[in-house]
Amino acid sequence: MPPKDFVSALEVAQRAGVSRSAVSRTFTPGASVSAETRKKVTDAAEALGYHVNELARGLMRNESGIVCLVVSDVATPYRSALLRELTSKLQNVGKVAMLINTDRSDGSVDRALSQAIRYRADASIILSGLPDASIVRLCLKNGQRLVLINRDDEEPGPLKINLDDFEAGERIVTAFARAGCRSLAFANSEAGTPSLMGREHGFVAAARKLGLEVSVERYGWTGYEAGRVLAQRLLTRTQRPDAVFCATDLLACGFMDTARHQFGIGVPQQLCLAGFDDIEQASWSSYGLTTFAQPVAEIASKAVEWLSTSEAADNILQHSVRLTAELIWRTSIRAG
Amino acid sequence: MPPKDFVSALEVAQRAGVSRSAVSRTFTPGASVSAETRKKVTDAAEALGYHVNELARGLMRNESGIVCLVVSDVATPYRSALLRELTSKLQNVGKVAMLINTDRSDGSVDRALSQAIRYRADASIILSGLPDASIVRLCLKNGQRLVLINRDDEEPGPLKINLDDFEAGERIVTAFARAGCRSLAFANSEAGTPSLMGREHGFVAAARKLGLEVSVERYGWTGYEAGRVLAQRLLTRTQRPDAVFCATDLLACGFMDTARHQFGIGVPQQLCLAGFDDIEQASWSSYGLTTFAQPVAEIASKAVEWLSTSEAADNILQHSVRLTAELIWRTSIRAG
DNA sequence: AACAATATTGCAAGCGCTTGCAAAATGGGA
DNA sequence: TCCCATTTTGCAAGCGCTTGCAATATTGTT
Repeated sequence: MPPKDFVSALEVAQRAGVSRSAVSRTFTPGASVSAETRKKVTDAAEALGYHVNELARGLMRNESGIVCLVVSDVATPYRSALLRELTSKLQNVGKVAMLINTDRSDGSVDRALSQAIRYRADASIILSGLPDASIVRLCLKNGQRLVLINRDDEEPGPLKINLDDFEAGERIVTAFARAGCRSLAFANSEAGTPSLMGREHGFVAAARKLGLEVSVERYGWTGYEAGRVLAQRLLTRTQRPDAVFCATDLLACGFMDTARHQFGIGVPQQLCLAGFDDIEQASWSSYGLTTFAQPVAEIASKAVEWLSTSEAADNILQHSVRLTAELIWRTSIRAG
Repeated sequence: MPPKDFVSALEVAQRAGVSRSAVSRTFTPGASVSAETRKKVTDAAEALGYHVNELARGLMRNESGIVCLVVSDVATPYRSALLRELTSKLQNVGKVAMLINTDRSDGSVDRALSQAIRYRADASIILSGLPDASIVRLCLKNGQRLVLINRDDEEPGPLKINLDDFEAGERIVTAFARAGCRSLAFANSEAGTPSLMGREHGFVAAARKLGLEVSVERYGWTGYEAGRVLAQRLLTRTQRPDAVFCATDLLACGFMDTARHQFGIGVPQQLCLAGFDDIEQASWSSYGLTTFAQPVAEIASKAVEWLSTSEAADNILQHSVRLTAELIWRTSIRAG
């Protein structure tokens, strides 16, 4: 491999005519160094092109500054938006993000976490999948913080950030009912994650309570293509629904496109549609999708805030936060 | 901070009744250890929950296994797709991605690279922005590989991966001409990056050569909103273009939506449109955008391939690769 | 059975850094 | 001017790992 030859603190010390400790202290916020020494050191460092070796520092301090982001489907609008917020906020508090892609086979979340341990990450944030309980314990035992976003695990220890999925499902039923819809459907993927199922359950429960007809259709992965297939299935039924709630915006886009372009169904005139996530495309004028906004910025804030809180305050802090998804009105549901 | 207490190789060694070196070698591929010792070690490691400390290993080996990805606008479809490919391919060769978000102020690319140096990254891949020449030299001097994607820098040393932007601009003119378009326009952002400008120049040059009318309009950042504004400007001209090439797909989507929904212009009947990137949305049936596909998978392959090649072969290898963007025909250009 | 060739092992040094401790320098009263 | 309280400084130990070297164990050959 490359012939790395980085300049070390020793070399800086020699050039500056001070001890290596002085160099170290100069680059340690809050350490005691006279202005004069500091100047000598920074000058020498500048001249030599010195950069603290965070590997060595992490080794000593037992704190690498690394936070692992465990994620699949990175290229998806919602995921990448969350990623943007997280990386940016992490950088603001002086941490750096290590991105682990779990698109591949099963058990990849566990592999990711073991990677996090090997790099002595200060924390891991899990956006996709669910780690095995044993590895969670291992992380926690090693003092590694864990946050689960929309994961809904029961294991105590990690910070769990969730949305009010069930309530969102309920709320949208009200909106559909107000628009005069009588026959509802929920278009879901087969992923079966708690957040998806929460939306479904809330939706179905509320519809039943109002005495509206309601059915559920599930297919594939949570993307545009699945939305097309689901539309295919739901819109060819003898009794076609007049309102469908799609588990995600991506699904909703596929659904809407198929309804309009393939079946010639007017949205929202003949069919009301709603989604979840509020991805950028939902606001594009081809869609104007009424949807629930995931508060990505707030999610990210909560996560990094928790990571940077001291161990002492840890017990006081609640380990579970529930945020509410705001309903964004656009034009895919008729006015009441 | 957390009371980390990871188990060390020493503890494993003691439990296994071998030397610490044996433990180290067990976890070093290709090292000499008998099957018997290896078993004792792995058992002990398993029982204790031992994980190699990559920080310490990186310190010794002078090779951290970290590759920095320097990127802005992570949440954009094209960028996140590239990210997906890169992270996944890096993991395949045993590297791990450190993601640095440069959305913020100026000079952030330089800050990112200095971060990369501090973590002794084996390499950095730059997807956005352009680093200062001095810091590039610093990276190279320290044996850190550098790859620039669509950056077009002149500095020797880094691997430069580029597309045939100019030729793409030319090719699309031919397509427009064949569709009977006579008055062309290029819708660009004000970013002015070489790849964007390449497309523009190729387009303008080819149009002139064919004696077609051609104009250029530039506005804002390379996103959906800019596309709307550009449409606003171009479509209210007294002599409205009948074909426009948008610098990116995101722009094109905004442009198309505005043309259709706000101006009631038929695409492709009254207006032919093309984009660049082939983001997922381009294939959605609301758009059916004819566009040039960035070979993201191939770009990622070339990048990580180069990173894992030996220093010796380095000189032989070319430091610049040019890939071609494939024209994907959909329905936003009339049939010839 | 004896020996050379090969494989495995442990020792110890060292990667670049931080930090407790004690010595040296500095400053402020009296 | 001298003494004590306060910074500032350097020393040296140690973080968890790898690896060259020499010693020991294993194997194959005749």
